[in-house]
Amino acid sequence: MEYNFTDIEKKWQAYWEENKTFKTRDDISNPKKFYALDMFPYPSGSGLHVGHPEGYTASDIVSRYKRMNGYNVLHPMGWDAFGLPAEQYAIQTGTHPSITTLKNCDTFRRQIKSLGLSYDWDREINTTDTDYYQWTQWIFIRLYHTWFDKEQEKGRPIDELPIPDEIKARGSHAVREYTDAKRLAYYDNAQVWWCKHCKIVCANEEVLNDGSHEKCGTREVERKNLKQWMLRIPLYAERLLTGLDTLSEWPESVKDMQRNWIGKSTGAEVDFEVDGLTEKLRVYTTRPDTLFGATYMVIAPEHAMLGDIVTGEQKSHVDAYVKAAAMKSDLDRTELAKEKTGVFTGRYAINPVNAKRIPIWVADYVLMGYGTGAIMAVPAHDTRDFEFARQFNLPVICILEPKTADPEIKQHVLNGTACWTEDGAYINSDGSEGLDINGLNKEQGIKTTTQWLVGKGLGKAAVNYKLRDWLFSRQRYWGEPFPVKHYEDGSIAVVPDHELPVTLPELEAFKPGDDGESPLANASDWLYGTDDKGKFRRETNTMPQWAGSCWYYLRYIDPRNPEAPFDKAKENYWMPVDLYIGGAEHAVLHLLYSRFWHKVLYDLGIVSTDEPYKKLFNQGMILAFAYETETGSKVPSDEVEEKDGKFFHTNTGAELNQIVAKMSKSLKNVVNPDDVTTNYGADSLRLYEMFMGPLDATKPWVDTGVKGVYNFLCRVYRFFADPQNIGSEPDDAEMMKLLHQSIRKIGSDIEGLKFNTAISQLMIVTNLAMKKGKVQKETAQVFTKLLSPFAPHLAEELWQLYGAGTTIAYEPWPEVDEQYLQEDSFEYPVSFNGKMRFKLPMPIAATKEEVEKAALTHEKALKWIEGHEVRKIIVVPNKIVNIVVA
RNA sequence: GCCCGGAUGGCGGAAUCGGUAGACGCGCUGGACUUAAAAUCCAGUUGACAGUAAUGUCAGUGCGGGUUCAAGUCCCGCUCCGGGUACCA
Repeated sequence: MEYNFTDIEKKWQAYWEENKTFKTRDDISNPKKFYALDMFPYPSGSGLHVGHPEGYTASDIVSRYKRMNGYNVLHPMGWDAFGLPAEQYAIQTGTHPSITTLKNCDTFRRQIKSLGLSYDWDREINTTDTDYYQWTQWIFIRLYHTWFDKEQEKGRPIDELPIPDEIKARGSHAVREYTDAKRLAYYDNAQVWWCKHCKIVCANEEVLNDGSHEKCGTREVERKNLKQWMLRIPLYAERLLTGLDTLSEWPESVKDMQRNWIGKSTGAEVDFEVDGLTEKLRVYTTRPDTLFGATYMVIAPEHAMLGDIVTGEQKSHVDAYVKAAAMKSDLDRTELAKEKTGVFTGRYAINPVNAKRIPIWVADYVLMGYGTGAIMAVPAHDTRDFEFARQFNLPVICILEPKTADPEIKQHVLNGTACWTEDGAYINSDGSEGLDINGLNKEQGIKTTTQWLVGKGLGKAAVNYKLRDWLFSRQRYWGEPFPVKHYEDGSIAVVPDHELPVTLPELEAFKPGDDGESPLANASDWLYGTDDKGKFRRETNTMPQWAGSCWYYLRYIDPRNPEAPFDKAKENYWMPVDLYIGGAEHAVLHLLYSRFWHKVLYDLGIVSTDEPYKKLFNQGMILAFAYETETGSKVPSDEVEEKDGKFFHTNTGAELNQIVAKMSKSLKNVVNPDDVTTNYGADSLRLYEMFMGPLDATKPWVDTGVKGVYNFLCRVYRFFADPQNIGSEPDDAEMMKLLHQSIRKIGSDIEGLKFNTAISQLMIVTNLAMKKGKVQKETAQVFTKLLSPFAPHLAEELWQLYGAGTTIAYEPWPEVDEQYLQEDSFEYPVSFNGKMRFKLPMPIAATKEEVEKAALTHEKALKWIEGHEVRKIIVVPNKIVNIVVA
């Protein structure tokens, strides 16, 4: 009766494949549908790591559970296969990325199939397939042909864009310029991050805080100006923000991160007169209430008005400063954050609330890309301005008496020697121009001042977002080509739908050009052509890896459709995704980009839901134990030995500390799922990954833990596969009660993605069954069903032993029979002053008074009552008794 | 700095609403089986103290306060760890 997992797992994987057990039918007549989606992987050369099966197993368990509950389940898998590593490999070895990709996908597919996941493999997709990416291009064309109507708060076809008469009057060129400026996708010069090492433009988010490139790790990243495709995602900022409020089944943390990323702020734009100029200087501030405390102004080095503002005697200083700032990357600017820099421009602005002259400075702590690129500085109530004022000895005027109990802090703030950004009551806040907010609090002050500014025509309420235009092109070969032609007259056109796909040409040289152009520039046959508009050159940029993953969940719905990205009726049936599981590293970018595309498609009537993912869940990272010396240097795991629970270096004998760290080759603590499958089986791997702890927790891999669940499966097999243990005698009340409790608990645990406790419940059932020595067949069958989402191979095997001729995958989930759960008595824990002292069995229907009396007269109660006064007795029916004694 | 999340036995972790802290698993200890070992099965396992023992007492969920009949759970103030973000006015 040995548990031969190798044979069992092979047998059932072959069965599922041959019988297409998990093929999904588009059975639109079944209103119960469930779309369970995993974040599809990038098939890297190193194969699957143990982090992948974690999320996949979780969604698989839910999928299997839903099938058994009568749901039509869509559970697909595919490959996010465009990307840098395959191209790097091609540059090094000459192997075409498509070959590498194919090979890696084969490895991933083999590994994933060996885990017994219930995917419908007929729906497998690959972002690098022409059949797939032609629809990525198709969506890009839709973005290009869409503008955002701010009044209706939605994207609309570009041919519905109203053109103002004065633009029309200026001719077709002006109309074209006007239109292009409204498109969601546009082509323009952009300052971009350029990695000299990879010869690639990187997105902002690919450049890490320390100035290194996320992909290659080098610090050879610099600024460069290049023609780029950009997407106007900020137009959807408000929709993306308010949409989050509707996503009640998303983790709050992810929503918070997206909110921070979008970075909405409300405030006011205020126009300042500039001494000696007619043009006004407009600033954005969230604190118009602090105008009385504005002691200077700052404009960004790139500000358009700087040339007019700077005066003769300051020109050389300012020019030098601007030049130096231009040389600096954003990174250098932030690296020097501690030391603020800036130069006086020589000119003054007039504060609109009190007509005071205040100096205008130029400093790079003000960014051109946000707000108006100019600020009014209120050092008393803004920490950055305070630092700057200290640096350059500018006046600090406190205009808000802090609401604090600390007299020392208060005095510092009033003296201008400390900064206060919280609430308080205004002082010194009345001026020659008629505004007086003295005594008000912050909220009232902001409101009153804004109203005053609006009334005087000096300003208006304004909203800003941190979210910037999305740089949407890469100078790379292995990505989706843009469906774009550049004509000799400099005009641009997207290709008509019937010319799709624009296929990626075969290439032999993959090296990017030094000047930043993509290797596609070498594909001369592909590059040039002529159509009815004349000679053209194709766009050589390709799309970033985000593109394919922005909409893949839609293609799974109808993956082989040659006519459209998907069939509308099918989309209407399957969307939204009911459960989306993946890593927290995609909390912002992938999910925000994908939501953005989805909203555009929704506005255009292409999809039926405003949001794509109903429930989102981030599985936690799986870490591993690692070892370090006293001084903190890491020791590879194969140089560590354990003695009596302590760890020692095999070479030096020094005692080491066990820590938890990311798996890495250098630490030699990488766990390969293939090894686990070979040694313990896929069911053990699945079970262990789910048993380790809560799905969303970061947790370390413990080898002996795998053995633990493996032992459990051995016990299950030894007991439940042995006909001697399976009888026809009815089981006793204890067994039946536990069984039905377990049906309830495991069901609700699966719904709540709490697989660790569900598995422990399966263990409890097994333990009791073994203790009883024998169970009736019906009980064994129920147990097998409960086990089947978690360890499907073993469950199928048992199911067959019990005489079924078919798969367990669509057997109905067992129902809870309340009759077995009913209790006639409850064992009260009796506490004295909150400490449990003894147990008191009472009938379930006993009244409070009866319980109270029984508790007080219990022989064990005497000991606690004697010599004390009983002050109070709390009886919570069928829960607890607490007796308070003095 | 700011925004999130976390801290429970030797270890991974349980504990819907505030109501018996430590489920389940690992490890360890003892026992059965065995010539022996492995495997398996059974029992014990938060710590301290007392007792031959069943058992009992006290302490106990990162630290310090508080609310409550009752706090791992709620409130206030910290410490440490993890994630995100960083001159966004």
